[in-house]
Amino acid sequence: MTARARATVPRRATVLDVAAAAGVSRQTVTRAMNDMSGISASTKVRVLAAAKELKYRPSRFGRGLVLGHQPTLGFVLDDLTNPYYPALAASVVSTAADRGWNVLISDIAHSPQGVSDLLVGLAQQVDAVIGYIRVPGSDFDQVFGNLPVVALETKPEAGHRGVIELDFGPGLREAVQYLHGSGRQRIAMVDAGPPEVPSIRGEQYLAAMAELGLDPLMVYGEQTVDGGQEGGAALVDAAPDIDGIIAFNDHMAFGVMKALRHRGIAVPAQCAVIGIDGLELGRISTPELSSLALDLTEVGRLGVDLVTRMHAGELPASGPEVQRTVHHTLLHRESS
Amino acid sequence: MTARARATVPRRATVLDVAAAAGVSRQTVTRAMNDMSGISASTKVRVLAAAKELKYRPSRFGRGLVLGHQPTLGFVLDDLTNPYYPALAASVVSTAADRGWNVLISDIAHSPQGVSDLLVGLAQQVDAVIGYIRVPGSDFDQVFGNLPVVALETKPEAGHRGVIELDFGPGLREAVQYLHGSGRQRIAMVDAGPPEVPSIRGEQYLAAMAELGLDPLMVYGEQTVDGGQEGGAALVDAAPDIDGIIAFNDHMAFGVMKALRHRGIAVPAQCAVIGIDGLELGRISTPELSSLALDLTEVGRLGVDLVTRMHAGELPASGPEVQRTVHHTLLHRESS
DNA sequence: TTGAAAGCGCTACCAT
DNA sequence: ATGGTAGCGCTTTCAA
Repeated sequence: MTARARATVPRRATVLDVAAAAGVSRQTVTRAMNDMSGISASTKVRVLAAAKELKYRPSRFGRGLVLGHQPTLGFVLDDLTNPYYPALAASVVSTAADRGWNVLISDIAHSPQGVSDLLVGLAQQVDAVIGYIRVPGSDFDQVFGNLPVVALETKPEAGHRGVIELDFGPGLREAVQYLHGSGRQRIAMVDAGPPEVPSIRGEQYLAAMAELGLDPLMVYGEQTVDGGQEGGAALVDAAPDIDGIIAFNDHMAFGVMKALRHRGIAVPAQCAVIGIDGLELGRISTPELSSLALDLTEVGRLGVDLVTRMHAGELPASGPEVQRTVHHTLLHRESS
Repeated sequence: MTARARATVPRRATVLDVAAAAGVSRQTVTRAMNDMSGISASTKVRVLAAAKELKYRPSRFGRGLVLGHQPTLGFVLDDLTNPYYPALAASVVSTAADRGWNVLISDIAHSPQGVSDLLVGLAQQVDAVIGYIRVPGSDFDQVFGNLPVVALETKPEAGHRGVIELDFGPGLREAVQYLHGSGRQRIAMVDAGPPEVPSIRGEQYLAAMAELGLDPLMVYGEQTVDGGQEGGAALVDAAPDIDGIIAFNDHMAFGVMKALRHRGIAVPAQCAVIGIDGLELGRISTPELSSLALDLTEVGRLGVDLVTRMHAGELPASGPEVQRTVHHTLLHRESS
């Protein structure tokens, strides 16, 4: 647990307090609060008034204990502010709602405590967890107890339970092949992440280029529009004959297009640009952004289905039965 | 309650089951599960094994009942897919986390059940509610019981409890005055919402124009990029001398800029464009979008502060003490 | 190191 | 129409 102050809930009124105040028994209070039959209109009014007076709010724990509960799914994401995640969240939420589940979203970037504390706290509030969980498999028991967990990840890690592997290989290959097939000769990538080593997307780009016997060209940038813009500019400087650029994600691709525009290079006539993620957002720019799209609706549905059935005991807590792989598909819009 | 199937939780193992399986008492199970002292390593291992075997997951209700709980805030928004909401959610989540609260996000657009059912369900899961609540004040007791509620709304409604009023007046006035002051003569707006009647933003635009003695010009569009594009095109058709356009929101403003580009009208040289919302996203386009910005960080902080203190009893459940007003400020980027 | 009993706040059941 | 009792699953005394 974190040392962070948990809000101290002031001594709350309980059924008994209301009952005493209204001069009735606890059951009568229950009846009034829950619109049940077997209570006269007049006492109901009296009870409700007492409840309001005391600011009585039924404890959802006492209630959940006896009523059984609507299960809650924890969804862990990196940053709500990156449109990729809300797009996925929308699918997770709607699929979960269809199955009678609630969703509690945990935003790592905007949570003050450490990731580990965050997850431990989350695990205590929910019945299952799905999302971008980057915790060593060996720590799973410690953090999640016996909860069903589905991790969305680019590289399957040992010890994880449910897994949806986001395989960038086929998509990157398709993108490179498409660019090359449509006559592009100098195909580069703006990668993100620590500059020392290519990201997984970067690796796949490199592999695809090697397959075609093409010379790779890669620069690194911050994972922002500005980062993409700088990367794009660097690329043009390094190779003035550049005619195809793949960006780490859609945001960076927007930056790349900006850089090209500033240099007077026409997209896609002189240079094609392809993003990764396939967000709706890509339609905002002129030209509209082509992108390696993940079917986020499908990913959300798949993940919720998996974790939900793990919870129900229909699927094991781990193993090949709860591992899936998804990949990208090239979304042709205007920039390529 | 909705008729929607709630997930049936299969008879779950309890402490007693684990205790029986491991041949120990319930307290020993508790000790093992919670890493407490007073238990030998060997029995701990045995208990943990039994727990895993039975897929035992402690009930968060039983646990919450005795332990006291981390309070949870319900945040109601229209559509996660509209970047405005995640931007606000980020602030709500981080402020709430600072105060030791969890946040449960309810996305109206992606929830299959009706709004009313959604809110009733939410109210049973949380300790306070904040967000875009469009429920008649008279229904509040019915829906929310005695929960603290803070509604974000453009027009204060009678019977609401806490309120943060989003006042578009000052912002729209500032925008119109700025455009006029910088020599624009023909200032129009692309509004959204039902075409029969101006939206609140539309009304404020009209009022600001009237103040300056300017002729208003308003068209309606869907609340999307395409809607904005159609609106922009319609505006150019209606008034070829148009030199200033305000859009209902940033998304529509992007559409407007697209339309202008297609018509060969330079932004901002020939025609200025101003959006509403002030999203980071506005930096994606070329030129970057000027916008009437709401300080979403501030709104989130304010709202959480209010509702949190209402919960603690430091602030009344309703009345002027829990009403605030915020307004927009003109964010000058490149399109104006 | 382990276990028995009590009680958190609520509603279901059965009595009155 | 109303009230008494039991019990949901858990942890916290307290006793052995």
